Amino acid sequence: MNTHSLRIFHRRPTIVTKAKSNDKYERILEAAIKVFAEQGFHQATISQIAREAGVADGTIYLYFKNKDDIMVRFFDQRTKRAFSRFRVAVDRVGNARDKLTVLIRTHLEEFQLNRDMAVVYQAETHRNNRSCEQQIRDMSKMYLDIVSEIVEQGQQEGLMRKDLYLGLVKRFIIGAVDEVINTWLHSNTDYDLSSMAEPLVDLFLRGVGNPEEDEGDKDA
Amino acid sequence: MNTHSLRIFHRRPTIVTKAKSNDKYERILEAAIKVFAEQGFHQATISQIAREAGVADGTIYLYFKNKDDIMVRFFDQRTKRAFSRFRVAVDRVGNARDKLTVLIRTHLEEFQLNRDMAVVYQAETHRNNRSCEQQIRDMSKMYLDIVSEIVEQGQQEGLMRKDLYLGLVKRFIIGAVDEVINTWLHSNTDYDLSSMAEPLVDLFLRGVGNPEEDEGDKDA
Amino acid sequence: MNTHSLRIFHRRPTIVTKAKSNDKYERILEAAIKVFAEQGFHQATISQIAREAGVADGTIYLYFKNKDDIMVRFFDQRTKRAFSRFRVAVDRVGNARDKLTVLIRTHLEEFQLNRDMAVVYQAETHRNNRSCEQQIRDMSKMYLDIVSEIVEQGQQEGLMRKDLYLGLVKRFIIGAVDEVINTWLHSNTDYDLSSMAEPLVDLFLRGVGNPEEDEGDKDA
Amino acid sequence: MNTHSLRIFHRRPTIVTKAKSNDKYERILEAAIKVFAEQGFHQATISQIAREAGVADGTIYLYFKNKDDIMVRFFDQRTKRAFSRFRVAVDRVGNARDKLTVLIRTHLEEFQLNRDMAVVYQAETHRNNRSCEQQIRDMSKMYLDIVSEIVEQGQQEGLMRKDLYLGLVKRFIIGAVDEVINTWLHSNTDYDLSSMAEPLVDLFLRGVGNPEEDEGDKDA
DNA sequence: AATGAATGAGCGTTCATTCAT
DNA sequence: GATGAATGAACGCTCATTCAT
Repeated sequence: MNTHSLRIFHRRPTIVTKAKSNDKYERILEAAIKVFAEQGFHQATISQIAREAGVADGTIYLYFKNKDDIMVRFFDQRTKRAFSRFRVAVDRVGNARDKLTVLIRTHLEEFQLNRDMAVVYQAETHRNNRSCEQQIRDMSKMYLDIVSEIVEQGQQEGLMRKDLYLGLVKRFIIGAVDEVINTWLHSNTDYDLSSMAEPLVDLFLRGVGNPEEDEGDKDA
Repeated sequence: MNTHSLRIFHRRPTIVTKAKSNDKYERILEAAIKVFAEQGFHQATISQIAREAGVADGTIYLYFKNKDDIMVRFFDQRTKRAFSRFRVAVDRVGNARDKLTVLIRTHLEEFQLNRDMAVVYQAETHRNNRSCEQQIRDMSKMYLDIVSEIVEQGQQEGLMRKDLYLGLVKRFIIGAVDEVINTWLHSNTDYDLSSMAEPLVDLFLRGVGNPEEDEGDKDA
Repeated sequence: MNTHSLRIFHRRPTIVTKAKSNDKYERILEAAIKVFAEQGFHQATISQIAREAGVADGTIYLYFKNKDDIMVRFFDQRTKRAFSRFRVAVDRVGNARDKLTVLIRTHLEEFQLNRDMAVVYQAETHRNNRSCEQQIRDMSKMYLDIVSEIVEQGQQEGLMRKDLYLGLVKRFIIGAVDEVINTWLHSNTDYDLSSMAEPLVDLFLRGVGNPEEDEGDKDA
Repeated sequence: MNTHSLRIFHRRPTIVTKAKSNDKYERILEAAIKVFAEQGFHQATISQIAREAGVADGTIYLYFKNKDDIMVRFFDQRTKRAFSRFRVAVDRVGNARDKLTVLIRTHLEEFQLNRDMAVVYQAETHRNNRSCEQQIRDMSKMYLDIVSEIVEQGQQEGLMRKDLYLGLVKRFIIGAVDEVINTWLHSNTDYDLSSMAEPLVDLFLRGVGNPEEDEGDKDA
């Protein structure tokens, strides 16, 4: 799959399946993510990325159309790869609660493991970015679809309320997870991010409200 | 207050209370926010901002130290102004549930009313931004302090559970609100954002879980 | 004389003889020399000069055509004034040796007393400066004329050799004096410059050669 | 040696020994000196230099850190090269008089041959120039050391008087030479500069005084 | 006369991209 | 394929000069 998408960038349409070239492609992408994370997309220069990857500036243009394209490929491959792992992880467990827990734990683990990816992801998904717009939309959809499925299953299993506005629930969940990651990224202490999964799920399911309390005021 | 902070940008500190000069400062800031929202900070050029504000390029430097400084002032004044309105609104109502509802509704209203501000705010708070770091931290704290107070009051009033990890609850709430705003910003349809306040509060308090359900599995 | 030359700069040809305006003109010129000395002509800004003079930027243009013109007036008035003092001083003494000594001592004294003027003078006379070219030429001529007279008188008096190439002698003298001033300007210690007058005159008259020595080799 | 100093300007330190790159560095430096001579350092623009050198504006920054750096390299290489030639020339002859004559003739020849260098040198050594200060000081010292040696040797050989204040003698000599060059630079006629060497040495050694004259008045 | 806010031309510098080797 | 020197468009910023008040 990489090979396929790689091919279209070579000026001369040569099939490049050799491990060596693939390596260089990956090295550049890896380097780019690191530099983007450190400097931000605009501050990052092709020269920095090339130096980090151990290649010449010009070499980058053999594997990527231009600077924007590096970002596009990052979403196309790295984050998409991460998100498909969520799918796999969720499919491995049965009930809705476990699925939700696994989704969030995998999400946190994946982002904790790839801090640079996390930084870039957070920055790029929160600004108007013409070139990656579709990629981000696609990925967002992947994630939201999983959440939808879980919620629907949860409702069938009786775990979750029926009177939910699904669209809002999705944002409610992803937003909280994002913010937990964002806080972790901007914090100076390096606490364990994935341990937040269970407490978060608890909050999602039970809210902060006291169930003993008469909730009548809500409907009043 | 604006007049005060304006003064420091004049080469020689002259008291400028005339509406005219103040106007120009505000016009430039307004224009900058608009251009930042459309193009992103780095893509935006001083020329674009000047054109949008109807002034010469050089004029901007009579009111702002440099491009970064425009962003700093944006946070220092516009977003801080918005956030202090949250405080006022929250203080006007009595119980914790009302306070939470009012906080979130005001937040959504304010951002809905100032779409450009919202876009810039979202973008800048999610990237490593050396020059505004302190501003963002300050503002984040203002918001989180309000949430903390509400949660603590809610616990005393018996509205909220006692077994809450406050730090996480704050992120849980602000994250969801942020995501709701973010989705609104990136959506093409212009639905009413502030109407999301009550449903969100409901989710915060009750979660998505079904209270009928035996929650024993949670502790298992 | 100042009043006369001042007048031509006023846009509306009003006779300005009031001490007040004259003051302002002088204050600006004084300020400019100070700033030019500290920063160099190009690094100096009109704003700096205005601040130093305690006037508004625009006011400078009521008294000077433009930035270059300040330099022109500096030469026209300040250095010319200094050089005319040399003339007066020289005329006060009788024989060539005394005249030479007095010329050089006055020169050193004048420049020691007006360090800023000295700095600006040194810088501007050693670069191609289109706008002041004529001024510099005129002043150089004034100085060289005095030297010429002294040398000619010295030859008549038998103090000086007859076989001198006058053009070279002038450069020989002015060059050495200039260099002594230049070294003083660039040195960090603030030694007494005018005390160099007599030793210099001694060098000019006797050279560094040993008169005991058979000078035959020179003609060989 | 040039190659060595050249290297440090390349982003990644690559050994550039090819004549081509060296050429470009030299071409830019040459062009810069020409433009500096014509316009002065501040009036000169990078674009003019680039055009004169036949390269793009950006290319200059592959070889020089910034505009100031061009000036620094000019002193570091061109004038230092010239001054080291003085040393070589002086060392080739034996007695003090010959050494002095050779020093001054070489000096005049070198500056006559490199008029642009001479113009830039005169301008920059007579203004406060932060970036080149050390270079100028170093070079000045080189020159003054040679003069010192010659004078000391001259004293031992009996050519020169013993009662000399060496510090002043150095300024006396270098000042006169400088002024001769300066006059040549500003004159419109292109007379032979180096022919001034012998007459100057004669003035240095014998002064303008008439040795027949009773010098008693000097001490009186 | 005096002011100083406003102007906008102009410059140094950066950096994504190209292309000859 | 790989290189990296070369390019030149583009941008942030400065500052001499103007002019309405």
